[in-house]
Amino acid sequence: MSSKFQTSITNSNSIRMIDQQRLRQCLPALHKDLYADIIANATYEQFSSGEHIVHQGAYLDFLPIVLDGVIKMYAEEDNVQFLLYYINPGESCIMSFNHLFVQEPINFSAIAEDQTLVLCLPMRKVKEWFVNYPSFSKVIINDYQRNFEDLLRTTKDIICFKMEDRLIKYLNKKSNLSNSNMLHLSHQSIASDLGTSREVISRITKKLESQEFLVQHKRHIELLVNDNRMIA
Amino acid sequence: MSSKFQTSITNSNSIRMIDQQRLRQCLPALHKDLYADIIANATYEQFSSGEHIVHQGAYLDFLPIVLDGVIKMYAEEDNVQFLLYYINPGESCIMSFNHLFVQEPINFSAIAEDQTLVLCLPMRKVKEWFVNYPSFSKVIINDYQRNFEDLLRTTKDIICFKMEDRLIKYLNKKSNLSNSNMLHLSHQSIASDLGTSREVISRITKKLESQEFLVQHKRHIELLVNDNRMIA
DNA sequence: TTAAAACGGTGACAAAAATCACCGAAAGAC
DNA sequence: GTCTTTCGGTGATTTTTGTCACCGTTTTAA
Repeated sequence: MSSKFQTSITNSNSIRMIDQQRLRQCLPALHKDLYADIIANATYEQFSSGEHIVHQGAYLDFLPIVLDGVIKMYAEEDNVQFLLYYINPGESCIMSFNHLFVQEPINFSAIAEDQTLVLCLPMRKVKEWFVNYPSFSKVIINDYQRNFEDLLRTTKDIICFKMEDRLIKYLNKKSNLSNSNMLHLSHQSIASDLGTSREVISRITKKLESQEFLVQHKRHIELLVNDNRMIA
Repeated sequence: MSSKFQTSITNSNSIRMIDQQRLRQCLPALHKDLYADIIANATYEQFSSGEHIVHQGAYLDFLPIVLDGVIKMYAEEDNVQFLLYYINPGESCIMSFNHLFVQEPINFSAIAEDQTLVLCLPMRKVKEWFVNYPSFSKVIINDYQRNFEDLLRTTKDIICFKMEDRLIKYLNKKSNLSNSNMLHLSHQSIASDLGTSREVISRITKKLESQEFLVQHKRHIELLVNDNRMIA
């Protein structure tokens, strides 16, 4: 992952102040001294929709925090890849934090779901802040908890529900994420997120269409019912 | 969960010293002042093999750390329950730590796999130590990381491998845990750990027996090959 | 010792999912 | 425009898993 720009460090003061405002919005609970320190040490990365952020097997030396947009975390195994969970603004990618103390290749991948702005905190500093600022370590722990519960939720879904129910849930979640019931998704990408094959998705969407749960248009899916059969 | 005994607090000094030794063995990386503080504030709980420790939906106000034995963590959903991962000596149950800042019912259950001794740290103190002792927060973070990766591993296995492979892996892991290739497991308990039904396990074990991967005796299973087809 | 519960074996069948093999339509590249 | 790629539809088949039904054995509890 290359540093694309570091405007916040080299730019005019006004830009910096805007950044600090945004930072405070995204991470409101930090100690007041910490914001300036973060801005002085962090870099920014902008990713366009669909762009890869990190790949399984890579080594990380920074902690990413989403400022704007959404990051999709997914795992790969045996040529099958599947969605784990999303990272929203104000949340850090905790699986990277994992590697603060132990330098190991990561066992997941990340992709920008939308246009996404990421704050990258250098590990050296993260270590320092984690020890010196309880407000910072609380944020980290919070993110750990959230990620953990998301992953647990995903695991439960996979083991307990059949593909049809998982698809419904998936579509509803996508709809909530984008705040729209018009979803620009290909059957292939859905299949990949759910760890199955395109044919399976095509068949189920057809069935759901006949049940008037959704309508399939040219290159997108329109949800008709947003909470029906939505489990949790 | 009721307090069964608190010997370390009320007992003679010698017992206390033994406990401190054991504590140092299990958690070697803590700040030296912390051991006495922990012993002064913790309670102990002894669980016999198979005994329930906590149940999904309960509220916790302590952080359990395994001193001896093994705790099995599992999830329940729709009458299906399945194994998430194990907690070994020196490790804390991080999903409980989750509830330090947010008081919510837990969404998992725990059971003593063997005779198990658990150190229970009161949440009030955990909060304090977490802020004041970086060595303590490092342990917490480490446990988070380990649990997270275990869960991720479990998730990947469920989505990528069919039951036969998961069973082989499960048996191998059990064998490693108990340091024996004689496994005292009923088909029912295996089925429950893997989130499937007994018949499925019976069928697969029969198949594996014909492949000379294992031999089934009266109430236990003997593994013949310990690393064959063992994935990761 | 007797009754009840747990255990495991197995056939038959149903449901769910994966896989293969096509096909035409639409979108994007050039 | 034309060519190529992606997309989606669909039948046929197999594999995998889940479910039901029933039975005899072993273990446990009363």
